[in-house]
Amino acid sequence: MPDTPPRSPKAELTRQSIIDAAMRLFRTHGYDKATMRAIADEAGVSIGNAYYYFASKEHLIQAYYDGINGEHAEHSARALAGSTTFADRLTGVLLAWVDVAEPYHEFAGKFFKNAAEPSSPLSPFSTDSEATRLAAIDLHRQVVDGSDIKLAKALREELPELLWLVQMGVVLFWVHDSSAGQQRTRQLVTQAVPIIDRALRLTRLPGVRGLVDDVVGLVRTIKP
Amino acid sequence: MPDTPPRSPKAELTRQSIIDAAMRLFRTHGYDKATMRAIADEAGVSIGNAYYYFASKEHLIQAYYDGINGEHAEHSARALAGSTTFADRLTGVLLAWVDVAEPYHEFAGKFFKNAAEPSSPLSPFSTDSEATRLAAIDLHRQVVDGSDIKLAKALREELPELLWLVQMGVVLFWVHDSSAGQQRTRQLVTQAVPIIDRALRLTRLPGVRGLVDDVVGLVRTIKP
DNA sequence: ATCAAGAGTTGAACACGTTCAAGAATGGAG
DNA sequence: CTCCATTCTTGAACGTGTTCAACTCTTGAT
Repeated sequence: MPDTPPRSPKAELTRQSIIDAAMRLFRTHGYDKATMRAIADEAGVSIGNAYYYFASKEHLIQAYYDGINGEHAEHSARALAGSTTFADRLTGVLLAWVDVAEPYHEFAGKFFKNAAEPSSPLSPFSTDSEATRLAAIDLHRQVVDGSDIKLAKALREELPELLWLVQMGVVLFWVHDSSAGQQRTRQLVTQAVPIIDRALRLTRLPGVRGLVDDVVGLVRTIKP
Repeated sequence: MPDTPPRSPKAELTRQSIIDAAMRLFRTHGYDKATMRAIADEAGVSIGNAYYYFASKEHLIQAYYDGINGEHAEHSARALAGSTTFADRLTGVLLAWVDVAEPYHEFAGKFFKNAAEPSSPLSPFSTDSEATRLAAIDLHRQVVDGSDIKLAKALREELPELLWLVQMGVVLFWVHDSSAGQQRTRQLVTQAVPIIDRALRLTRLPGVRGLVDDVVGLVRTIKP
């Protein structure tokens, strides 16, 4: 019964040791060498046992992904505690992601390859990653709620999800970014956020308000 | 030597028969049942022979997809001849893509899985697909140039590339769209285009002009 | 203490995409 | 025609993710 939470503490330990083994192998030998056999071996369990805990290799990678997300939330908390300015908060959260994800950039492409397939559980839009997605959106809700920005109610409600889409865009850019330390992605964030900030403040302008309503309407129509 | 053009006419025939066999199996039995063995069998050749003509299964699929851009350009020409209204032209081109791509939707995910990997030559951002990308951007340049829309020079110059990004977004949505006939994607296009149209016309507003300059600046900074 | 019921574990086996050394067909030069 | 370099063809073999019937261990009620 894969992907069921383990019943006993010992099983939970085994589960974690498989994730740890996978992380170790990914970092030391790269994605291609980290086969299910190698991972199981490194964790000291059988292949079949690895599949007892994870329905597929992608599900195992997702558990690994979740770790990054948790780390991101932690790093973000610091940035969110430091300022009530919307732009600062958003920049902090986005750059925190780049920081946290940096060690994994090398094989991020392989992850991304799998994540791009709609049927893949790794897809950020899949139901399998709903929990992760909702957590990430909630992080952006904190960005908005803890800031001093003034917005129309409807826009404020949809903004966290839109910011999550922005983050997905940053990730897309990041995956393709081969500059040292992903410097260009950091530049993108620091340049784009002030623009987003200004654009959001413009939404209160008389001529723009109707447009914003339409955008919100579109988002609501199109959402799953 | 895979993916080299065949030398003899007979070989070219074999190559085409493999593509035909693959498409027959994809359509009748679905992507998963269309194994390389089954395809080779259907085409009356050996597995190794199939790999003589196509470096991988994905490359075989790519051969099927390769015609899409040309077909899209043809279908778009009709839409572009029909109107000088910017919104109509953009809608026409985007819907033409959905129309042309519809037969391929079923296994589009598998294709985009490859295209998503940054190192893959199939990636829309790779230098290998630069010609294809530039052609697609040029199509959007026609959308802009042939329309009656009035825009600042800098924005007008960057707009085709931005519209291409919009199209990539539509494609991303389309890949994940499981509605009948990709109806939701069509709805997205018809709803989003008027919003884009309005937003572009707002760029001439005094308070918005500086923001647009910054966006153009960002795009130019971040472009490869 | 017993013992079913279920949790946890095993590795051989399967089908897949892909590779490769070897052979067969082809066609132009002599 | 003969030769040989090149194109084309073959299928066994490899490593992969995944499955599954059979097994051992753990738990808790009796």
